[in-house]
Amino acid sequence: MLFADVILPLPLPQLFTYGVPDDLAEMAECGKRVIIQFGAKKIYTALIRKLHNNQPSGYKVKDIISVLDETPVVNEMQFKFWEWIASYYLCNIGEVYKAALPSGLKLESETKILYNPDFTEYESLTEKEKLFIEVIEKHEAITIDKLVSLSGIKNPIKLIKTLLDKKAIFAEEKLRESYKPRQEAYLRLSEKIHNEEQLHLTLDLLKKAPKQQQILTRFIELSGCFAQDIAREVNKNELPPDSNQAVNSLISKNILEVYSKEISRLNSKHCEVTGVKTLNDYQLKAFEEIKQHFLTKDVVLLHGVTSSGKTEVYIHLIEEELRKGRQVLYLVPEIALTTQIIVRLKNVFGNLTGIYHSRFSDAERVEIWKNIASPNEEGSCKLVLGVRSSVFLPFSKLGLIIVDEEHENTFKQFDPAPRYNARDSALVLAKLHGAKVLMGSATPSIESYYNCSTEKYALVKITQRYKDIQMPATVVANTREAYRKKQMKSHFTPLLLNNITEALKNKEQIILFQNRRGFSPYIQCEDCGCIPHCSHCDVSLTYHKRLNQLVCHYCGFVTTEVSQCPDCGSTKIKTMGFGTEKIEEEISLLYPEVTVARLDIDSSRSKKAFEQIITGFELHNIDILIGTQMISKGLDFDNVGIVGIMNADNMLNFPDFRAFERSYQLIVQVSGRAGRKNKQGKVIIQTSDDKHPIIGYIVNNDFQTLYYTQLEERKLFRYPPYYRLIHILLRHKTKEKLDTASYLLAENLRKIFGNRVLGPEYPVVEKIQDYYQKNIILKIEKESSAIRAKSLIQQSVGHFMELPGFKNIQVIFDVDPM
DNA sequence: AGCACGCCGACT
DNA sequence: GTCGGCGTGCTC
Repeated sequence: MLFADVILPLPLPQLFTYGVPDDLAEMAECGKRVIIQFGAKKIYTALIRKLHNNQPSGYKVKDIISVLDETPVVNEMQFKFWEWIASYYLCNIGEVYKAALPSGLKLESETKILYNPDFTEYESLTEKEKLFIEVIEKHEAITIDKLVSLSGIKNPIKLIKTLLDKKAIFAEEKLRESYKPRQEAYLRLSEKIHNEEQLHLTLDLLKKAPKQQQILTRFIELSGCFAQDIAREVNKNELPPDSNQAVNSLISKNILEVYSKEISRLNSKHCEVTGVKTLNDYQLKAFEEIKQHFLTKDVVLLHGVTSSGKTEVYIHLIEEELRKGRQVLYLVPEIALTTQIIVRLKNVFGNLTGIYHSRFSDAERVEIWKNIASPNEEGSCKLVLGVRSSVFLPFSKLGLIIVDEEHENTFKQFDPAPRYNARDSALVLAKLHGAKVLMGSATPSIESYYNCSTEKYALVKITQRYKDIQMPATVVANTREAYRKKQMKSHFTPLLLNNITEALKNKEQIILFQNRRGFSPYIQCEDCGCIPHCSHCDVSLTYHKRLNQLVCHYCGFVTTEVSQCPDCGSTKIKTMGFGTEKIEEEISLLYPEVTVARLDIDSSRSKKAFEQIITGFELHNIDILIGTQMISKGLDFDNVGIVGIMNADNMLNFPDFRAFERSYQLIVQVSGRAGRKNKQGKVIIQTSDDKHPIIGYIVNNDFQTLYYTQLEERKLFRYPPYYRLIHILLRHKTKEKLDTASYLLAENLRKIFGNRVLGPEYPVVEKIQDYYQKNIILKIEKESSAIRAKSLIQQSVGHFMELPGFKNIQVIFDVDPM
């Protein structure tokens, strides 16, 4: 008897053993998908991990229902990769499976409710049941979710049960529709027309139907049959759009035949292949250095300043790798901002390029998957440009992985497990394939930079900009001093305002960066001092003036009660602090003749609105652009004289252990937008503390020192080999409980991590308090604060673990291969 | 994850 | 006395 250990798409730690019936034994193979029943009725698509002959004892095995694949969809290398992800990111293999396979390949059963037409005792039902039955009767088969939304009944399970008992309804498990290849209609001549003579005869017969005659002639032209050229297939869509009726008549007259053919959804358009561009001196130097390093090291970090032409260096490396017949994965943080890269890659590599991201339909993703799984076929993708999830594609012989904008946190998945970082996972994936990794960034992450300093990675630098545009000059404007001297005009220092005025005079554009949306981050009652907070998240509500709403930026809670204090009823409400909306208003007042636009999530909810603002700025129709960090990514402008950082303090004081690093990265990125062809751009950083060391490092572009000091801070949290304990959330109020919890926490952690956890008698409480003061550990005292903390962590670390048996302790890890 | 089983508070 | 809350445990 043959048994199969399968992976289920569920968060369960172990594999499950199913029996393989004799008639499926030949089909069964590791890496193929199977349909199985799990529990009383659920049906899932599982994945065979292992086949063996060991009869399990202690329980009765169920049999596999069917095998779905002809050939395995997952290879051994991928399984190894999944297993690494599961162990490193503390999740179950089933969760990795769920994340890795496109949903088109994972059918899942759904319970559908059907009405029993033979049911007669309708009158014996209660009102609630009658209502329920009516909804069910209207639909042939309805899902429970839909039933809830249509009937408005909150707890349907009980009702369904009683109705099932009364035999008024049936329940049925149905597999949801899965991937179907796209079929298109093609035409061919009927067999009775096998030579030219008969064709002419047929055409003559059609004299009375000129339209049909015309269509048939067109078809003959297109297909090239009876001509010297090689005959080709004709898609029905190639004929004129109004020809449908004529075609149908031709079919019914047995002249034409229709047949369907599977069509790939991947773009089959032929694009202009222009080949690689020649590299300039420093690009070439970087290119040669990278190749040299790859001889001895597996990972190279390319630190190239903004617009230094890194992409062209990548393209040359990709070209070489493809020529060796190996696959290349090009990871980008977000696909939306990479249209130029896609165009560039398609120009060089044509249809070898595949694109993979979540906005593709399921069917398209399945096709990319299948395409990559069979790399030897003609027209298959050898190069994939994709977002983080593309590390899961079924590569078989990767030669190179490029991780562009390596520092970006979008490489990390936060919400559903596996909470993996695609950049770090890519290193492991490369190791499995014996491939090289090139990471690129203008502002490398501290981890990667550190790995270069310890020579784990090699470092290659490009310090000049493409086309020799000068790096911008950075100056600091002290807001506190300007306030004291009463020189401030609303939130602008004289230095910034003078520069804006000057730039406007020179017909230059201006970018103002304020990393906070809305009008003001909080409002306050002038009588009682009350600040409205979100009842769910314990954070102050942000005032949005245009909508006249108070919005919670953590959970999205909205209220329109803005003019009256919720505590004392006073109407004297002050707006405090400032966001992009307020800057926009103030600038419009200061420069009424100037066109101002704002770019943040609120102003660009739709893709169209976003593009409108961007093109408006590119075409110089907008003079001043105010934005949040949205303006820092993927945009290239050519006429920006001034970049103003409105409130650097706001970033530096963000309660995140990566705040300094983030501030540096954001400021460098936004600054990169400054500069015109023959003129140096200028960056003005407004801060209340111009002696802040980090500001100093940023102004002098001394990121080495910045990173070094940050590293010293972070070393505290390094637990070899991999796990760094960053946050401990303790929701206990009393000291005794906190102590007990800390002790138990330590004991529990030791069970998982062994002696990597600090010693048994270690003063957890003191340590926590120490870290807490440094804003690195969050201590949670109120349940409502937990949501806020979660949100903060998601932005910084994003790796949670609930300790079994300890509901009020949550441990958050940051896992990175430092 | 789903689902069943089981044990205590607020309603006919 | 029941309905319904969610805590616990199991699924090959």
